[in-house]
Amino acid sequence: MKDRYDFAECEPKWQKIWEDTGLHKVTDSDQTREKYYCLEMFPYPSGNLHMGHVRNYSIGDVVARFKTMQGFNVLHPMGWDAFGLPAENAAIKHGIHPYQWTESNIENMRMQLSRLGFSYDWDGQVTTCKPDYYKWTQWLFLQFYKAGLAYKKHAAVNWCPDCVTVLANEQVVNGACERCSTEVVKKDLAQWFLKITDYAQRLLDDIDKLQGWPDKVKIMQENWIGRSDGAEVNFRIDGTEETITVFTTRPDTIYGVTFMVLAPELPLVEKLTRGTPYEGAVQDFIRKMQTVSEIDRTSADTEKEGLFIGQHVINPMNGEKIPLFIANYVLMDYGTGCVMGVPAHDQRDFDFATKYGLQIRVVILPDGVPDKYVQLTQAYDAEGVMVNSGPFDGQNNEDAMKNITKYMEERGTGKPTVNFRLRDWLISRQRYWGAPIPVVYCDKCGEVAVPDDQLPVYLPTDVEFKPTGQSPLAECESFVNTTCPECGGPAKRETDTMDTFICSSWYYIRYCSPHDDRNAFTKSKVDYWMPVEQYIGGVEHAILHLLYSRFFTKVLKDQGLIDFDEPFTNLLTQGMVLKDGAKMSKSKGNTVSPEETVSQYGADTARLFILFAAPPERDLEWSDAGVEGAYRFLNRVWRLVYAYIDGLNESSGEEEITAADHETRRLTHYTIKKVTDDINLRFNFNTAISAIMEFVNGLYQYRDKNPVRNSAVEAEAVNTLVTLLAPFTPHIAEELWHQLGYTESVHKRSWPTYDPAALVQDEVEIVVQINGKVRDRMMMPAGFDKEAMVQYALDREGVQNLVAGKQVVKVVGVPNKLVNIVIK
RNA sequence: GCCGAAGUGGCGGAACUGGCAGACGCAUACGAUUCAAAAUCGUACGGGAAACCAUGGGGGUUCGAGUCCCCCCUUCGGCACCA
Repeated sequence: MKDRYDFAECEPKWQKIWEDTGLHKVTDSDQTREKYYCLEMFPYPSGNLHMGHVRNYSIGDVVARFKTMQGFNVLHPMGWDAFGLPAENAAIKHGIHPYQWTESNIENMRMQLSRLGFSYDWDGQVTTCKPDYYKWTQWLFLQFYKAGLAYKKHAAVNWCPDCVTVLANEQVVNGACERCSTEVVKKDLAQWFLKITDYAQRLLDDIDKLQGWPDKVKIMQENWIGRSDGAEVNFRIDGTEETITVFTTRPDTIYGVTFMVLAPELPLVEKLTRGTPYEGAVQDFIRKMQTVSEIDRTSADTEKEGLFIGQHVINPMNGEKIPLFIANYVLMDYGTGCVMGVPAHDQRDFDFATKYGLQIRVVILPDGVPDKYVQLTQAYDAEGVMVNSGPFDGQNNEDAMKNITKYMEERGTGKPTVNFRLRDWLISRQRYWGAPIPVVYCDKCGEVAVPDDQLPVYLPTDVEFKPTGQSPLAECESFVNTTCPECGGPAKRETDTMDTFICSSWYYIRYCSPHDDRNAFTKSKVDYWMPVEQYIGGVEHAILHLLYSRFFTKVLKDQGLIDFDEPFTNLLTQGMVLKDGAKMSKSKGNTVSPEETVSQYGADTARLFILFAAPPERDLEWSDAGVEGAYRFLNRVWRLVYAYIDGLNESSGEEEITAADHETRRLTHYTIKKVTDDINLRFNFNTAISAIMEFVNGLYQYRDKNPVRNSAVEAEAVNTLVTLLAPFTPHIAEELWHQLGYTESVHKRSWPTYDPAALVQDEVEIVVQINGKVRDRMMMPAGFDKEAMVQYALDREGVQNLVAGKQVVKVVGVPNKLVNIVIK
């Protein structure tokens, strides 16, 4: 025997054999077979795999291999999220075309993935930057367009000066670009949006359907969508017939309104002040606001600042004249951009009113506190009884909220409204390396969708890469100038490309029929494979990718293209891989290269360590010593199996079943149960692996202490061990399986089932406690009668001594577990 | 500020329904093997001389609490002037 597992020889050997024999080929010819779609988030082809990928894909591979062995028809695909900025930046910096850069990165990463032995069917690989994919991305865009869910509008949008492009709301983190952390500025541009807000309510409601998602992610989505219930109220502008509508969640406080505030950027502000003495000051204020960064502007700590603009509005409830302000703390894009100021019951309004000496009028009092004694030092935002509120005085404010809204609705001055924090999804990007938006502009016909038979709108290859803030496409004459599909006249193409999150919002559907060149997907295949049973990826996509994908799915359902409305039944968000307590990153210099680890210890060792070191949802601390440990364990398995093979004809006796044989069989079946449950029920790969380790330790003891062993028991144990290891460490398991004399792949085996009868123990240890402290132990037949067990414990000599002279107050017996004697 | 998760040996972690806290692994020490080393195998390994004390801290429920309840602290993640 070889005394060491030669991974350098075995791993490539088996990878080749699996590839040649098509072990991981997906077939969907027999759709009566129960399917299991196991999906991991596809990577951006940066050029190198990092440990986060290894973790993500190792987890997925265990699930895929396990489900396959359990008899499911498993779809386990892989592909590339291949559009995006780094490729274009490389083009600018090194003069290499994004396509080439991306292609060679894909090639390298695919090789790295292959070396890890993941069970992908590479024939189904999907690459989003290829025309056979982005053609359908464009086609899907047009489905949105035709349904009125894609539109172009002029808006103040988030602009990242470093990436020289606009960003979606979801891509702005604390006022900075999600990619490069550069501070985001506002820019006025005409941009394409998808109407995700039309789906806000359904995206919110259907969170309830996501039983298999972590609560954390569901809560994050819920907060992001941010539904709030309230009312719209119309205030007439004094001296005109025009009204200003505000959104409020507290219509019960309307009698407490003493001022009104508009967001400075509202066009209405300019209109109201034009030609008035206030115009200059207002313009100055607006300009000043524009110089303040988004972060400072929206921070809760920023001091409130505002300006009276010379106009008043009329409170529709009591006809009062209310001064109109603009202020930094009112946001342009939430609600209507207007806020009714109720300083007594809103802290922000309170701060503002205090600073500018505005009236503070209490309209809600905590029960039993008379009006005249109230001296507010801060806003009162809790419940109470209405005062100073005309006909609503004396009502509980909760009731008044409904009654006032109803009253306004009857008089046409307001109505109940729901408002969402979610904004429409800005999908235009002023960059080259993305899917072109398939729209042309014709002088005669206006905005025209590119017809299906003219798709794809190819990305031209002969473009100049300069970070100008305009898409390189805009300077590519041959691309821009085209003919109008409607009238045949000269027309110009849209030069913005799509946000790459569009590409990744439907790739999981493309995987079901990756070669379909007539449709975005083959309906029958999607019907079979979707939805995804298990999705695995990092929690950083909790909002962006996962929300967008849910949105896409719902739109496709509404268009009658698919029959399900949630794409991912179960979601596992894996933790980060840390080194020295921090996330691995080049800038911190604490990275560990998967390539080096694989060269040094092999793929099986790398996978085993990463699965063993922590449960999947938690962060994982990298440890080189831990990797050594995993390597040692695999060699320990290797030697154990070889010792068995070498001794096959020597010391195995057939005749008797000894206690040790019996115990070994019990351990074998216990391990099957434990590993199966840990994978299936809880994804606790770490405890599954430790159970296998205990199994190995037990088998070593069995050998060491029993020169004569039952051959059937030993054979079952060894075969089981190798089979249980197969999903975790596929190469060594395959090698050992063949060394054991089998010719078919271990990965084609059925997952073992345990014999419940084998788990039954004849004798169990009973702990005897006195006042909850362990004082004695005794062996008893399993299932022994409770009363008899308690009596037996009380009769024990050691127990008698401890109890002597004390009063036994109570005795608790738990069959097969313990006896607790309470004494005084 | 609001929402969420987590705090267990020197370290990573285990304890599934309230029932022997620290499984499994790492590190460390000692021993065996060896001319020697590596590798391997074995033993020990929370603190304390002991009674006992120990799961972030303090209360509580219970015969019994890492696990359930209340209060507090710390760390990490998300949101953050959202009207």
